[in-house]
Amino acid sequence: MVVATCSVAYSGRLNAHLPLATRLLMFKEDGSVLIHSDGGSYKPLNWMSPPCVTDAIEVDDEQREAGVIEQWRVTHAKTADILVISVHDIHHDSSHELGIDPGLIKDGVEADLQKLSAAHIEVYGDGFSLIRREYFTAIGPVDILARDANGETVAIEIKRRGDIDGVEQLTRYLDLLNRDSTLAPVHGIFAAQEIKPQARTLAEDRGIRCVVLDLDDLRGLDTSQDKLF
Amino acid sequence: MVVATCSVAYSGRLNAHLPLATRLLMFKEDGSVLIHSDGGSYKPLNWMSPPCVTDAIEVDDEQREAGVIEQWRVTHAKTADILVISVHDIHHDSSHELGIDPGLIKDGVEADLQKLSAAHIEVYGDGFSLIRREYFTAIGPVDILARDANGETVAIEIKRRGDIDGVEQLTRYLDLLNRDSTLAPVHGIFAAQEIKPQARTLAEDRGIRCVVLDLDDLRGLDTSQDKLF
DNA sequence: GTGTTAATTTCGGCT
DNA sequence: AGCCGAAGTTAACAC
Repeated sequence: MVVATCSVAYSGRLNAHLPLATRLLMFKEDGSVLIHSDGGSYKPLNWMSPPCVTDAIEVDDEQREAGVIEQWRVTHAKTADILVISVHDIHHDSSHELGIDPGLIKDGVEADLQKLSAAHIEVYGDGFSLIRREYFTAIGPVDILARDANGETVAIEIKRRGDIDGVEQLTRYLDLLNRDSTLAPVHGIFAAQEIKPQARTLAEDRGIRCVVLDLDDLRGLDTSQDKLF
Repeated sequence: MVVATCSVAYSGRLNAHLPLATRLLMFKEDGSVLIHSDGGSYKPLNWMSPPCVTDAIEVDDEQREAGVIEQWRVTHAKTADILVISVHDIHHDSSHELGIDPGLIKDGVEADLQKLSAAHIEVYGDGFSLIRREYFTAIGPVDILARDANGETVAIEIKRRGDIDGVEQLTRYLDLLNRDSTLAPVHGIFAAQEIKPQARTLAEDRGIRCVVLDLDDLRGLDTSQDKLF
């Protein structure tokens, strides 16, 4: 963990350069390096992903006159990526043993939306029944396949954020499924926590119904059901 | 900048939890917080984006018995996102003034691919000539519009990574352009540094030719041309 | 400000 | 190991 005034050059999938300024350099146990400024977001200004190694390289006279006191080269072990840090001043330098991390536990992503709404298939309409989740086709799995009140098939595509991409994906599934005479006619439902206006317009143009899912509501249904049993 | 043994809970767009372990906490000038482990990539295990504020909250008896000596709550200023850090032990605590950062200068992204390949339009085929870059349509700009050896129009979509999305995008452009009788028939070329097999299949199914671009080759053409003049 | 697209995307799951 | 899709994506840029 080093705080230093430095400039940085990167060459790899692209070339990039950071002018002289004071920054925080993080050297992780796995060899990776992160160069952070005091703002922006969680993304570093520049970095090197593991596996990689850092070594000190000779500072030539010209650079020494320019104020460079040390120069570190970080090279990626597999690709040709190179990161060179030219250090002008070191303000802080400390090292800490962190140990392995147990990792992050998540809850509430697309998979949860799919499970919850499959368990409460009636949110898509009265009389709906589940055929199956992850119905596999030649071009990928349909999130949910259901039967509506009239006994007709409905393909449901679930997204956290409903974008045009999702509508295109569902359209491809519908094209394919409607060629299967045992399923046709297959209707489409585009479900998401949030649906972009443009995606909604495209979907409705294609006769696809849009449903906005509310995670809390779905969980609420779970709770009320729990109380019944 | 704090190194501490802590556990973290996040509630916002999803819920997430980090079990007790030693980690590096970065508190940036803009209020944002990053929680890093000693591995992984540049992405923190957990974080809070600006604008947000950190304040200390009361540690109740139960938590104190569990070993919590301090508890920090980071709340987002606009959304309802909350991050709670329960600190069990502080190993390091220091603060550094970094000042503003001049920012990163990049070179070699999609825009460069577009410029370079427009300058060497012959990479798309013998007898090709450039009509224009960024040809604007009602649904967005076509990366390159060119004329082939037969004098027919060609729309070229350029990506760094050629994915299905890009093929869909080019398809929409072609649909539109082919309705223009002064341009039709318009052919399509999907160009990228790397083309995914699925994208290639879809493109070729739709009569779109795929071209793999090599940035070094394109630069090489530049160099050899420089030598000629 | 809103929407669209790129990203040195990263990350996880599955084949 | 490679391919595909999601992400608390984030970030830049156009309208």
